[in-house]
Amino acid sequence: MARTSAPDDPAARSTGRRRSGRPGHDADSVLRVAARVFNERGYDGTSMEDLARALGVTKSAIYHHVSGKTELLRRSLDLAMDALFEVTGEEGATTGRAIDRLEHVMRGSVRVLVEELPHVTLLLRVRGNTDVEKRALERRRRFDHLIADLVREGVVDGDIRSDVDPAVASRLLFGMVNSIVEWYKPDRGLACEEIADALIRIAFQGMRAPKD
Amino acid sequence: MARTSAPDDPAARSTGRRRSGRPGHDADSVLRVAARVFNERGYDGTSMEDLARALGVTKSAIYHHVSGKTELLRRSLDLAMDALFEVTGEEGATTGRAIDRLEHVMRGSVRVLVEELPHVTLLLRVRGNTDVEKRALERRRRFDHLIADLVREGVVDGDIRSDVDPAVASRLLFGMVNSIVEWYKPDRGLACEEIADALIRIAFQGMRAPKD
DNA sequence: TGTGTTACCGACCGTTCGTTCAGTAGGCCG
DNA sequence: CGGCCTACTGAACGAACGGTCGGTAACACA
Repeated sequence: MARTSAPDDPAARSTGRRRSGRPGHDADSVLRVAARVFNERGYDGTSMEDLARALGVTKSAIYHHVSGKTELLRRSLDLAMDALFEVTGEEGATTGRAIDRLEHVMRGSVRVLVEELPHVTLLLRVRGNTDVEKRALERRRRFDHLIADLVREGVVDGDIRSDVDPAVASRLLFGMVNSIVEWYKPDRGLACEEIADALIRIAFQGMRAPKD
Repeated sequence: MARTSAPDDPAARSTGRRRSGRPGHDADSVLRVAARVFNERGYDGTSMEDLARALGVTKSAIYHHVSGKTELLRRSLDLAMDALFEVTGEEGATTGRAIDRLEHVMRGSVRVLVEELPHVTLLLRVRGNTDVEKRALERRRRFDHLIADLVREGVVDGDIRSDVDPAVASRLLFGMVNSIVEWYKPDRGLACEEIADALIRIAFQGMRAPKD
Protein backbone atom coordinates (compact mmCIF):
# COMPACT_ATOMS: atom_id res chain seq x y z
CA MET A 1 0.00 0.00 0.00
CA ALA A 2 1.24 3.46 -0.92
CA ARG A 3 2.24 5.67 1.95
CA THR A 4 0.65 8.74 0.40
CA SER A 5 -2.35 9.44 -1.75
CA ALA A 6 -2.33 10.22 -5.47
CA PRO A 7 0.37 12.62 -6.67
CA ASP A 8 -0.38 16.32 -6.63
CA ASP A 9 -1.38 17.94 -9.88
CA PRO A 10 1.47 20.24 -10.88
CA ALA A 11 -0.88 22.20 -13.15
CA ALA A 12 -2.42 23.89 -10.14
CA ARG A 13 0.30 26.49 -9.81
CA SER A 14 -0.27 29.49 -7.58
CA THR A 15 0.08 32.18 -10.25
CA GLY A 16 -1.73 31.32 -13.44
CA ARG A 17 0.83 33.05 -15.67
CA ARG A 18 2.12 30.50 -18.16
CA ARG A 19 5.86 30.26 -18.39
CA SER A 20 8.15 28.96 -21.07
CA GLY A 21 9.82 25.58 -20.74
CA ARG A 22 8.53 22.16 -19.87
CA PRO A 23 5.43 22.27 -17.66
CA GLY A 24 5.46 20.66 -14.25
CA HIS A 25 6.19 21.67 -10.68
CA ASP A 26 7.94 24.83 -9.63
CA ALA A 27 9.54 25.77 -6.32
CA ASP A 28 6.24 26.97 -4.88
CA SER A 29 4.18 23.92 -5.76
CA VAL A 30 6.93 21.71 -4.32
CA LEU A 31 6.88 23.72 -1.10
CA ARG A 32 3.12 23.47 -0.84
CA VAL A 33 3.10 19.69 -1.21
CA ALA A 34 6.12 19.29 1.06
CA ALA A 35 4.48 21.20 3.88
CA ARG A 36 1.40 18.98 3.62
CA VAL A 37 3.40 15.77 3.72
CA PHE A 38 5.63 17.06 6.53
CA ASN A 39 2.47 17.48 8.58
CA GLU A 40 1.11 14.06 7.76
CA ARG A 41 4.26 12.18 8.64
CA GLY A 42 6.31 14.68 10.63
CA TYR A 43 9.39 16.41 9.21
CA ASP A 44 11.90 13.82 10.40
CA GLY A 45 9.51 11.03 9.48
CA THR A 46 9.29 12.24 5.88
CA SER A 47 11.91 11.02 3.41
CA MET A 48 12.70 12.71 0.13
CA GLU A 49 11.31 9.57 -1.44
CA ASP A 50 7.99 10.25 0.33
CA LEU A 51 7.98 13.79 -1.06
CA ALA A 52 8.82 12.57 -4.54
CA ARG A 53 5.93 10.11 -4.46
CA ALA A 54 3.51 12.83 -3.33
CA LEU A 55 4.76 15.08 -6.12
CA GLY A 56 4.59 12.36 -8.74
CA VAL A 57 8.28 12.66 -9.66
CA THR A 58 11.56 11.02 -8.70
CA LYS A 59 13.39 12.43 -5.72
CA SER A 60 16.26 13.81 -7.80
CA ALA A 61 13.75 16.09 -9.50
CA ILE A 62 13.12 17.84 -6.20
CA TYR A 63 16.70 19.10 -6.14
CA HIS A 64 16.01 20.98 -9.34
CA HIS A 65 13.62 23.23 -7.38
CA VAL A 66 15.15 23.45 -3.91
CA SER A 67 18.58 22.90 -2.44
CA GLY A 68 17.42 20.18 -0.10
CA LYS A 69 15.10 19.08 2.68
CA THR A 70 16.33 21.79 5.02
CA GLU A 71 15.41 24.59 2.62
CA LEU A 72 11.86 23.28 2.37
CA LEU A 73 11.58 23.44 6.14
CA ARG A 74 13.13 26.90 6.36
CA ARG A 75 10.88 28.39 3.68
CA SER A 76 7.80 26.88 5.29
CA LEU A 77 8.66 28.18 8.77
CA ASP A 78 9.56 31.64 7.45
CA LEU A 79 6.29 31.83 5.55
CA ALA A 80 4.32 31.02 8.70
CA MET A 81 6.15 33.46 10.95
CA ASP A 82 5.99 36.25 8.35
CA ALA A 83 2.22 35.88 8.19
CA LEU A 84 1.90 35.94 11.98
CA PHE A 85 4.08 39.01 12.39
CA GLU A 86 2.14 40.78 9.68
CA VAL A 87 -0.92 40.55 11.92
CA THR A 88 0.91 42.25 14.75
CA GLY A 89 1.70 45.14 12.44
CA GLU A 90 -1.89 45.80 11.37
CA GLU A 91 -3.63 48.93 12.61
CA GLY A 92 -6.01 47.00 14.89
CA ALA A 93 -3.00 45.49 16.63
CA THR A 94 -1.20 48.77 17.26
CA THR A 95 -3.91 51.26 18.18
CA GLY A 96 -6.72 51.21 20.74
CA ARG A 97 -7.09 49.56 24.13
CA ALA A 98 -4.79 46.64 24.86
CA ILE A 99 -7.65 44.16 25.27
CA ASP A 100 -8.99 45.10 21.85
CA ARG A 101 -5.55 44.81 20.30
CA LEU A 102 -5.24 41.40 21.92
CA GLU A 103 -8.54 40.33 20.39
CA HIS A 104 -7.39 41.59 17.01
CA VAL A 105 -4.17 39.58 17.18
CA MET A 106 -6.03 36.48 18.30
CA ARG A 107 -8.56 36.74 15.46
CA GLY A 108 -5.76 37.48 13.01
CA SER A 109 -3.80 34.48 14.24
CA VAL A 110 -6.80 32.23 13.71
CA ARG A 111 -7.12 33.58 10.19
CA VAL A 112 -3.42 33.05 9.41
CA LEU A 113 -3.54 29.63 10.98
CA VAL A 114 -6.41 28.60 8.74
CA GLU A 115 -5.05 30.21 5.59
CA GLU A 116 -1.53 28.84 6.01
CA LEU A 117 -2.51 25.72 7.92
CA PRO A 118 0.33 23.41 6.82
CA HIS A 119 3.07 25.95 7.41
CA VAL A 120 1.80 27.09 10.80
CA THR A 121 1.24 23.50 11.88
CA LEU A 122 4.82 22.73 10.99
CA LEU A 123 5.97 25.78 12.93
CA LEU A 124 4.13 24.69 16.04
CA ARG A 125 5.82 21.29 16.02
CA VAL A 126 9.40 22.50 15.72
CA ARG A 127 11.74 21.17 18.43
CA GLY A 128 14.87 23.21 17.80
CA ASN A 129 17.15 20.40 16.68
CA THR A 130 18.80 22.27 13.83
CA ASP A 131 19.80 25.88 13.20
CA VAL A 132 16.78 26.45 10.99
CA GLU A 133 14.47 25.27 13.76
CA LYS A 134 16.31 27.29 16.39
CA ARG A 135 15.81 30.44 14.33
CA ALA A 136 12.09 29.78 14.00
CA LEU A 137 11.78 29.18 17.75
CA GLU A 138 13.55 32.47 18.36
CA ARG A 139 11.00 34.34 16.22
CA ARG A 140 8.17 32.54 17.97
CA ARG A 141 9.55 33.62 21.31
CA ARG A 142 9.46 37.25 20.19
CA PHE A 143 5.83 36.81 19.12
CA ASP A 144 4.93 35.27 22.48
CA HIS A 145 6.54 38.16 24.34
CA LEU A 146 4.47 40.56 22.32
CA ILE A 147 1.30 38.78 23.42
CA ALA A 148 2.35 38.67 27.07
CA ASP A 149 2.95 42.44 26.94
CA LEU A 150 -0.55 42.98 25.57
CA VAL A 151 -2.06 40.97 28.44
CA ARG A 152 0.01 42.88 31.00
CA GLU A 153 -1.17 46.15 29.51
CA GLY A 154 -4.75 44.97 29.60
CA VAL A 155 -4.41 44.23 33.31
CA VAL A 156 -3.07 47.73 33.95
CA ASP A 157 -6.00 49.16 31.99
CA GLY A 158 -8.34 47.23 34.28
CA ASP A 159 -9.84 45.35 31.32
CA ILE A 160 -8.21 42.01 32.06
CA ARG A 161 -8.55 40.15 35.35
CA SER A 162 -5.55 40.63 37.61
CA ASP A 163 -5.79 37.34 39.51
CA VAL A 164 -3.86 35.34 36.91
CA ASP A 165 -0.22 35.70 35.93
CA PRO A 166 -0.13 37.47 32.54
CA ALA A 167 2.66 35.19 31.31
CA VAL A 168 0.61 32.10 32.12
CA ALA A 169 -2.59 33.63 30.78
CA SER A 170 -1.06 34.57 27.44
CA ARG A 171 0.40 31.12 27.04
CA LEU A 172 -2.93 29.47 27.80
CA LEU A 173 -4.71 31.80 25.39
CA PHE A 174 -2.43 30.99 22.50
CA GLY A 175 -2.39 27.37 23.51
CA MET A 176 -6.10 27.51 22.75
CA VAL A 177 -5.52 29.34 19.45
CA ASN A 178 -2.72 27.07 18.31
CA SER A 179 -4.63 23.91 19.18
CA ILE A 180 -6.87 24.64 16.22
CA VAL A 181 -4.27 23.12 13.90
CA GLU A 182 -4.87 19.78 15.63
CA TRP A 183 -8.44 19.38 14.42
CA TYR A 184 -9.34 22.02 11.82
CA LYS A 185 -10.24 20.59 8.43
CA PRO A 186 -10.46 23.18 5.59
CA ASP A 187 -13.24 21.37 3.71
CA ARG A 188 -15.98 20.55 6.16
CA GLY A 189 -16.80 22.02 9.53
CA LEU A 190 -16.98 25.60 10.72
CA ALA A 191 -15.58 28.52 8.81
CA CYS A 192 -12.67 30.59 10.01
CA GLU A 193 -14.82 33.41 11.44
CA GLU A 194 -17.12 31.08 13.37
CA ILE A 195 -14.15 29.47 15.07
CA ALA A 196 -12.67 32.84 15.89
CA ASP A 197 -16.01 33.95 17.38
CA ALA A 198 -16.25 30.86 19.58
CA LEU A 199 -12.65 31.26 20.63
CA ILE A 200 -13.01 34.92 21.58
CA ARG A 201 -16.22 34.24 23.46
CA ILE A 202 -14.67 31.46 25.56
CA ALA A 203 -11.41 33.30 26.04
CA PHE A 204 -12.93 36.57 27.23
CA GLN A 205 -16.25 35.61 28.80
CA GLY A 206 -15.59 32.00 29.76
CA MET A 207 -17.49 28.78 29.36
CA ARG A 208 -19.96 29.34 32.17
CA ALA A 209 -23.44 30.33 31.07
CA PRO A 210 -24.04 34.08 31.67
CA LYS A 211 -26.72 34.63 34.30
CA ASP A 212 -29.13 36.78 32.28
CA MET B 1 29.84 18.80 20.78
CA ALA B 2 27.64 16.14 22.29
CA ARG B 3 24.04 16.17 21.19
CA THR B 4 22.78 15.40 24.71
CA SER B 5 23.83 16.30 28.22
CA ALA B 6 25.62 14.07 30.69
CA PRO B 7 24.41 10.45 30.87
CA ASP B 8 21.62 9.63 33.25
CA ASP B 9 22.57 8.07 36.57
CA PRO B 10 21.30 4.49 36.48
CA ALA B 11 21.40 4.35 40.30
CA ALA B 12 18.26 6.49 40.48
CA ARG B 13 15.90 3.61 39.88
CA SER B 14 12.24 4.06 40.62
CA THR B 15 11.91 1.38 43.30
CA GLY B 16 14.77 1.45 45.76
CA ARG B 17 14.76 -2.34 46.27
CA ARG B 18 18.22 -3.65 45.45
CA ARG B 19 18.31 -6.56 43.05
CA SER B 20 20.90 -9.21 42.42
CA GLY B 21 23.12 -9.03 39.38
CA ARG B 22 25.21 -6.29 37.90
CA PRO B 23 23.90 -2.81 38.70
CA GLY B 24 22.89 -0.45 35.94
CA HIS B 25 19.76 0.45 34.05
CA ASP B 26 16.55 -1.55 33.99
CA ALA B 27 13.59 -1.39 31.62
CA ASP B 28 11.94 1.43 33.59
CA SER B 29 14.97 3.69 33.81
CA VAL B 30 15.55 3.21 30.09
CA LEU B 31 11.94 4.18 29.38
CA ARG B 32 12.20 7.27 31.55
CA VAL B 33 15.31 8.52 29.77
CA ALA B 34 13.97 7.57 26.35
CA ALA B 35 10.78 9.57 26.85
CA ARG B 36 12.84 12.61 27.82
CA VAL B 37 15.10 12.38 24.78
CA PHE B 38 12.15 11.66 22.46
CA ASN B 39 10.71 14.98 23.59
CA GLU B 40 13.93 16.89 23.14
CA ARG B 41 14.58 15.66 19.61
CA GLY B 42 11.28 14.20 18.49
CA TYR B 43 10.67 10.45 18.18
CA ASP B 44 11.73 10.15 14.56
CA GLY B 45 14.58 12.54 15.14
CA THR B 46 16.01 10.39 17.93
CA SER B 47 18.38 7.59 16.96
CA MET B 48 19.18 4.61 19.15
CA GLU B 49 22.66 6.09 19.27
CA ASP B 50 21.18 9.26 20.80
CA LEU B 51 19.41 7.18 23.43
CA ALA B 52 22.54 5.17 24.17
CA ARG B 53 24.51 8.36 24.71
CA ALA B 54 21.88 9.74 27.08
CA LEU B 55 21.91 6.44 29.00
CA GLY B 56 25.69 6.24 29.12
CA VAL B 57 25.83 2.85 27.40
CA THR B 58 26.26 1.52 23.89
CA LYS B 59 23.13 1.17 21.79
CA SER B 60 23.23 -2.62 21.79
CA ALA B 61 22.77 -2.51 25.56
CA ILE B 62 19.32 -0.99 25.08
CA TYR B 63 18.10 -4.18 23.41
CA HIS B 64 18.81 -6.04 26.63
CA HIS B 65 15.96 -4.08 28.25
CA VAL B 66 13.46 -3.49 25.45
CA SER B 67 12.69 -5.14 22.13
CA GLY B 68 13.34 -1.98 20.14
CA LYS B 69 12.53 1.66 19.55
CA THR B 70 8.88 0.92 18.89
CA GLU B 71 8.34 -0.71 22.26
CA LEU B 72 9.72 2.36 24.01
CA LEU B 73 7.17 4.50 22.19
CA ARG B 74 4.32 2.10 22.88
CA ARG B 75 5.05 1.85 26.60
CA SER B 76 5.34 5.61 26.89
CA LEU B 77 2.07 6.28 25.07
CA ASP B 78 0.22 3.59 27.05
CA LEU B 79 1.50 5.02 30.30
CA ALA B 80 0.21 8.47 29.40
CA MET B 81 -3.22 7.31 28.22
CA ASP B 82 -3.66 5.03 31.25
CA ALA B 83 -3.05 7.95 33.57
CA LEU B 84 -5.52 10.17 31.70
CA PHE B 85 -8.26 7.55 31.66
CA GLU B 86 -7.74 6.94 35.36
CA VAL B 87 -8.83 10.53 35.97
CA THR B 88 -12.08 9.97 34.07
CA GLY B 89 -12.83 7.04 36.39
CA GLU B 90 -12.44 8.98 39.63
CA GLU B 91 -15.52 9.79 41.68
CA GLY B 92 -15.37 13.50 40.95
CA ALA B 93 -15.53 12.72 37.24
CA THR B 94 -18.55 10.41 37.44
CA THR B 95 -20.88 12.02 39.99
CA GLY B 96 -22.32 15.52 40.34
CA ARG B 97 -23.20 18.19 37.80
CA ALA B 98 -21.58 17.94 34.40
CA ILE B 99 -19.79 21.27 34.70
CA ASP B 100 -18.20 20.15 37.97
CA ARG B 101 -17.21 16.83 36.46
CA LEU B 102 -15.66 18.74 33.57
CA GLU B 103 -13.67 20.87 36.00
CA HIS B 104 -12.52 17.74 37.81
CA VAL B 105 -11.28 16.12 34.60
CA MET B 106 -9.53 19.31 33.55
CA ARG B 107 -7.77 19.65 36.90
CA GLY B 108 -6.90 15.96 36.85
CA SER B 109 -5.53 16.24 33.34
CA VAL B 110 -3.28 19.10 34.38
CA ARG B 111 -2.03 16.98 37.28
CA VAL B 112 -1.35 13.96 35.05
CA LEU B 113 0.26 16.18 32.47
CA VAL B 114 2.66 17.59 35.03
CA GLU B 115 3.38 14.27 36.76
CA GLU B 116 3.94 12.34 33.55
CA LEU B 117 5.15 15.27 31.48
CA PRO B 118 7.46 13.42 29.03
CA HIS B 119 4.97 10.67 28.29
CA VAL B 120 1.98 12.97 27.81
CA THR B 121 4.06 15.34 25.68
CA LEU B 122 5.00 12.44 23.47
CA LEU B 123 1.36 11.41 23.24
CA LEU B 124 0.29 14.87 22.13
CA ARG B 125 2.79 14.85 19.27
CA VAL B 126 1.84 11.51 17.76
CA ARG B 127 0.95 11.69 14.06
CA GLY B 128 -0.40 8.19 13.44
CA ASN B 129 2.33 6.94 11.11
CA THR B 130 2.66 3.46 12.62
CA ASP B 131 0.26 0.99 14.22
CA VAL B 132 1.44 1.91 17.69
CA GLU B 133 0.69 5.57 17.02
CA LYS B 134 -2.67 4.79 15.44
CA ARG B 135 -3.69 2.88 18.56
CA ALA B 136 -2.73 5.80 20.80
CA LEU B 137 -4.69 8.21 18.58
CA GLU B 138 -7.72 5.94 18.85
CA ARG B 139 -7.57 6.04 22.63
CA ARG B 140 -7.18 9.82 22.55
CA ARG B 141 -10.24 10.10 20.36
CA ARG B 142 -12.26 8.19 22.95
CA PHE B 143 -11.02 10.56 25.64
CA ASP B 144 -11.96 13.59 23.55
CA HIS B 145 -15.45 12.24 22.96
CA LEU B 146 -15.87 11.85 26.68
CA ILE B 147 -15.02 15.53 27.18
CA ALA B 148 -17.35 16.67 24.42
CA ASP B 149 -20.18 14.71 26.07
CA LEU B 150 -19.50 16.47 29.37
CA VAL B 151 -19.73 19.87 27.68
CA ARG B 152 -22.98 18.91 25.92
CA GLU B 153 -24.43 17.77 29.22
CA GLY B 154 -23.36 21.04 30.85
CA VAL B 155 -25.19 22.98 28.17
CA VAL B 156 -28.36 20.94 28.78
CA ASP B 157 -28.02 21.62 32.50
CA GLY B 158 -27.88 25.32 31.71
CA ASP B 159 -24.45 25.67 33.34
CA ILE B 160 -22.48 26.08 30.15
CA ARG B 161 -23.16 28.77 27.54
CA SER B 162 -25.15 27.46 24.61
CA ASP B 163 -23.85 29.88 21.97
CA VAL B 164 -20.76 27.81 21.14
CA ASP B 165 -20.62 24.39 19.53
CA PRO B 166 -19.83 21.88 22.31
CA ALA B 167 -17.45 19.97 20.02
CA VAL B 168 -15.47 23.12 19.26
CA ALA B 169 -15.59 24.29 22.87
CA SER B 170 -14.26 21.01 24.25
CA ARG B 171 -11.45 21.00 21.73
CA LEU B 172 -10.48 24.57 22.57
CA LEU B 173 -10.60 23.80 26.28
CA PHE B 174 -8.26 20.86 26.02
CA GLY B 175 -6.14 22.72 23.54
CA MET B 176 -5.55 25.09 26.42
CA VAL B 177 -4.87 22.23 28.84
CA ASN B 178 -2.55 20.37 26.50
CA SER B 179 -0.59 23.48 25.60
CA ILE B 180 0.89 23.36 29.08
CA VAL B 181 3.39 20.74 27.92
CA GLU B 182 4.85 23.36 25.59
CA TRP B 183 6.17 25.60 28.33
CA TYR B 184 5.87 23.94 31.76
CA LYS B 185 9.20 23.38 33.50
CA PRO B 186 9.04 21.08 36.56
CA ASP B 187 11.79 22.87 38.48
CA ARG B 188 11.03 26.56 38.42
CA GLY B 189 7.81 28.42 37.87
CA LEU B 190 4.33 27.82 39.16
CA ALA B 191 3.22 24.64 40.86
CA CYS B 192 0.69 22.27 39.38
CA GLU B 193 -2.25 23.59 41.44
CA GLU B 194 -1.57 27.24 40.63
CA ILE B 195 -1.62 26.49 36.92
CA ALA B 196 -4.82 24.49 37.27
CA ASP B 197 -6.41 27.40 39.16
CA ALA B 198 -5.44 29.91 36.48
CA LEU B 199 -6.65 27.56 33.78
CA ILE B 200 -10.04 26.96 35.39
CA ARG B 201 -10.51 30.66 36.06
CA ILE B 202 -9.85 31.62 32.44
CA ALA B 203 -11.77 28.68 31.01
CA PHE B 204 -14.94 29.22 33.04
CA GLN B 205 -15.02 32.95 33.76
CA GLY B 206 -12.89 34.30 30.93
CA MET B 207 -10.08 36.78 30.72
CA ARG B 208 -12.17 39.92 31.02
CA ALA B 209 -12.00 41.60 34.41
CA PRO B 210 -15.20 40.94 36.40
CA LYS B 211 -17.19 44.13 36.97
CA ASP B 212 -17.27 44.08 40.81
C1' DT C 1 13.43 23.58 -37.74
C1' DG C 2 16.24 24.92 -34.04
C1' DT C 3 17.26 27.36 -29.99
C1' DG C 4 16.43 28.69 -25.21
C1' DT C 5 14.25 27.42 -21.06
C1' DT C 6 12.41 24.65 -17.64
C1' DA C 7 11.46 19.99 -15.69
C1' DC C 8 12.71 15.49 -15.03
C1' DC C 9 15.02 10.47 -14.93
C1' DG C 10 18.08 6.68 -13.30
C1' DA C 11 22.11 5.19 -11.49
C1' DC C 12 24.99 5.96 -7.90
C1' DC C 13 27.59 7.73 -3.49
C1' DG C 14 28.75 7.89 1.38
C1' DT C 15 26.43 7.90 5.72
C1' DT C 16 23.35 6.67 9.20
C1' DC C 17 19.67 3.93 10.62
C1' DG C 18 17.54 0.02 13.70
C1' DT C 19 18.81 -4.38 14.92
C1' DT C 20 21.46 -8.82 15.88
C1' DC C 21 24.75 -11.73 18.25
C1' DA C 22 28.53 -14.02 20.50
C1' DG C 23 31.15 -12.92 24.18
C1' DT C 24 32.35 -10.28 28.57
C1' DA C 25 31.92 -7.71 33.17
C1' DG C 26 30.30 -7.07 37.67
C1' DG C 27 27.32 -7.65 41.51
C1' DC C 28 25.09 -11.23 45.30
C1' DC C 29 24.86 -15.70 47.71
C1' DG C 30 26.20 -20.41 48.84
C1' DC D 1 36.01 -20.20 45.55
C1' DG D 2 32.03 -21.06 41.96
C1' DG D 3 27.64 -20.59 40.28
C1' DC D 4 23.91 -17.45 39.15
C1' DC D 5 21.89 -13.45 37.76
C1' DT D 6 21.74 -9.07 35.43
C1' DA D 7 24.03 -5.50 32.54
C1' DC D 8 26.81 -4.49 28.99
C1' DT D 9 30.46 -4.36 24.73
C1' DG D 10 32.06 -4.29 19.89
C1' DA D 11 31.68 -5.67 15.45
C1' DA D 12 28.77 -6.43 11.98
C1' DC D 13 24.32 -6.63 9.05
C1' DG D 14 20.97 -5.04 5.38
C1' DA D 15 18.06 -1.29 4.57
C1' DA D 16 17.01 3.36 4.16
C1' DC D 17 18.62 7.91 4.25
C1' DG D 18 19.83 12.76 1.95
C1' DG D 19 22.14 14.18 -1.86
C1' DT D 20 24.90 14.31 -6.68
C1' DC D 21 25.45 14.08 -11.61
C1' DG D 22 25.24 13.50 -16.62
C1' DG D 23 21.89 12.97 -19.78
C1' DT D 24 17.05 13.55 -21.54
C1' DA D 25 12.12 15.31 -22.38
C1' DA D 26 8.72 18.77 -23.32
C1' DC D 27 7.12 23.19 -23.92
C1' DA D 28 7.35 28.54 -26.21
C1' DC D 29 8.96 31.29 -29.60
C1' DA D 30 11.47 32.53 -33.65
